[in-house]
Amino acid sequence: MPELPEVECVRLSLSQSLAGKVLLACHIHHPKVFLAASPLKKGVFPLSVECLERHGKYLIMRLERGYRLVVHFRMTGCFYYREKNEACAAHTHIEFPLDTGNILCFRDPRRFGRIWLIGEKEASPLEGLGPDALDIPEKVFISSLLQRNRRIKPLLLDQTVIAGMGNIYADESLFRARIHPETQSSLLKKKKLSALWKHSQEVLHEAIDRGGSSISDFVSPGGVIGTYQEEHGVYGREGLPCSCCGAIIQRIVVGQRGTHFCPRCQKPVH
DNA sequence: CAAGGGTCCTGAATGC
DNA sequence: TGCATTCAGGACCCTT
Repeated sequence: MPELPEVECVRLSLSQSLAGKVLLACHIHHPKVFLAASPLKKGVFPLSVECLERHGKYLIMRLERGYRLVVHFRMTGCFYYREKNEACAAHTHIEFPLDTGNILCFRDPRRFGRIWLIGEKEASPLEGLGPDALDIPEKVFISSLLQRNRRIKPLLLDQTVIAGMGNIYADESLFRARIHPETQSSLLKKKKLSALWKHSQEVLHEAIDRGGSSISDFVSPGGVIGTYQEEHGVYGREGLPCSCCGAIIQRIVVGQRGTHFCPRCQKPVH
């Protein structure tokens, strides 16, 4: 499931292959997946791609004349390229023919993912997001978590507070910082939150370096498979011994999310 | 304000 | 074996 590191890997890959190319058109096979003001749905292509950015889990393609293509992969969305004479994969909902002759395709079996085409001064889904998880200063991180009193795990997943943290990396960051996922944020000492900030930076950077975690079929557009799942300390390791203390990793549900933690390393705070 | 539930959606895993 | 059921998860919405 693409979280910040996986989206960053896609961004790096597409920066190589797509920047400077031209989207000639947009073929929409499933209208729900593509959102744009109706005048934009016709007549705006071709559009050249200037650069690729990322904020949280959103990928942003900056296009000519101030247009942006904003992409959220949700659970199972991904891009791939196909040649004109190749059949498109199942669940391909949007296709962008390129000036290079091949076609950029967006596929998403669960159809949760979305692509927005946005004009220069139009509102985008990026509004309301908190600072990017890899860009947030330590002090801002600490103060925004202390401002509220919520359980730390759902708070980390709240994109209006910090953008980009998802289920895997929230669990991994909390494990490394030795914080129980249900701890009320206001009970956490600044020193603990400082450690959480530091470990979240480490975890996210390491995951990017390893090409992301390949879970739920995550594959970058070039077909590269991430290997960070091999480094997971707790996520997906229910019933296995903790790499740190040997206790059995538990899985509980917190805020409707499967949550993995070590009951010995991550003690509840009351 | 926090928390819990429902919704979207399909493939994989599980149950009988 | 084969069919039916359950579950996972990010964002969003509504209710408690």
